[in-house]
Amino acid sequence: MILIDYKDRRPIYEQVIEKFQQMILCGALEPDSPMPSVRSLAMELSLNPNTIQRAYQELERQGYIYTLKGKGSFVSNSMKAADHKRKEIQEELDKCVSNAVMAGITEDELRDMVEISITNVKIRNT
Amino acid sequence: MILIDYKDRRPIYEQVIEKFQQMILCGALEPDSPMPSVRSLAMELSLNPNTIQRAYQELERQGYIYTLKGKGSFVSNSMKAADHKRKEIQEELDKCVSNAVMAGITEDELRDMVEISITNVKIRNT
Amino acid sequence: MILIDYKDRRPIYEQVIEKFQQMILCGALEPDSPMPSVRSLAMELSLNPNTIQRAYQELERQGYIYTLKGKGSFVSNSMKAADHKRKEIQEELDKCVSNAVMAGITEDELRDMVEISITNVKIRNT
Amino acid sequence: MILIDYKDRRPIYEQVIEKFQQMILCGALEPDSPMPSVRSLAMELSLNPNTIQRAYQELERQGYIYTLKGKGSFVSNSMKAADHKRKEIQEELDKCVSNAVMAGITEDELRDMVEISITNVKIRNT
DNA sequence: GTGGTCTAGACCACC
DNA sequence: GTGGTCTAGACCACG
Repeated sequence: MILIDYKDRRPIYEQVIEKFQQMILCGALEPDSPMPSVRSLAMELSLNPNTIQRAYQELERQGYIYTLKGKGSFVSNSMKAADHKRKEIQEELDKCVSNAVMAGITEDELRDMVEISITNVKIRNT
Repeated sequence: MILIDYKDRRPIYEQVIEKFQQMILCGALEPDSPMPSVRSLAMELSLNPNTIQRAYQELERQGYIYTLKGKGSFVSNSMKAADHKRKEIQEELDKCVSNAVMAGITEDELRDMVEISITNVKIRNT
Repeated sequence: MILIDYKDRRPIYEQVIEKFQQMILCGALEPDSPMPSVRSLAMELSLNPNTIQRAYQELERQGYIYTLKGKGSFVSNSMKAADHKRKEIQEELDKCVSNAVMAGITEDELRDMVEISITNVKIRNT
Repeated sequence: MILIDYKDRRPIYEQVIEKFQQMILCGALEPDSPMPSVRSLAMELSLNPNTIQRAYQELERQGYIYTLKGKGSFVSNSMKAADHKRKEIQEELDKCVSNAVMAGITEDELRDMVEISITNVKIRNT
């Protein structure tokens, strides 16, 4: 279900967050369906429960899930999640573009590079 | 000349690296012109010389500068620097695009977002 | 396990790098087995942790080890390590041969000298 | 006559030494012919006289040149020079071979690599 | 516990 | 003066 890449330089809890963001946004996890419990998921992934806990906290803060005390965490159906991701990606793009411009790359070159990226990703997903 | 953002989560030496990459790539620093000495820059930025040293070492490894023992460091004129940055930015873009696709954003939406970023950057630089 | 030669003109961290390269390449350290922690090795060799840290960083960059944040460093099993060393030695050899030729040593004399070296090393390892 | 490679990581005085060793060993400089004066050579190469002085001292210690007080330095004709270089190269080779063996490279592989080096050098000198 | 970063201050080789 | 290395000791994020 979730694969942790230990060689990834990012902290593990961020990877967990990202995986759930993707699953929620693409509809693999339906709104109001229960998230796996912190302890069971920790067991399944051989991770420290603290790590999962931290990921869930952040997911809640970002609006992807909501928590009912004593019942567990559930997938949120609000638009908040999609909005959050969109903003996040726009910010990433802004940084990229900003870096590119400061490196002397022209707008058109940049657009070409974006097309290359799109192609790269398509190929990788084949 | 260079401003350190202590709130930035990235290490200081990376910020120093990035600033010099930009200055070198955009032509603000001419090829073969001397870089500030490790000690003087450390003093100017109120940083430890080791931190500057580390940044310079990485800049040399990436081909942005070269070092003459006992004389100082100098801006490299090789194409290596531009190549390096271009690859770096392409990788960043790949990640962005990949994230966007996995978040269910379509290609055309993505292209729109890129245009927004380009506009944002233009405005910010006005 | 590792002996530092303080009379060696090379920096200590390079000596540490070389020792581990040898141990990894000759199979004394198995893939995915844990490297000693930065602190413990520093203690054992009476060195500053920073020095070990630097050596490990370089070993990771060269593909000999990989690092899991908060868990430690581990021996890499990739071919990258062997490739890296092979290239390094070929470069060394090129320099030797180049020097020899420029010193007026003929090809056949050189081959004899190589045989002498091989014998020397064999004897020393007896 | 002599070209200094400022991007070479070795100290400049070593480069000067090496160049003179080559010129003396290959006969470009005849025995008992005068070496350029420290000051004139320093001027010619835009180097600090200290650097040249240091190189000459070392060349004398190694038997490549001899110095007559008040007269200057002269190329030595003794076999000492050739012997010195031969020993130097043999030591370099020993190190190479030792490294190779410790990296798990077999004798025959090593011989192949030597042949590659010889070919490389031949090509480079074409 | 781990590795990663940083500071303060020292010594060295080189020019 | 320069860069390169090293020590001592601190703080941080991560698991």
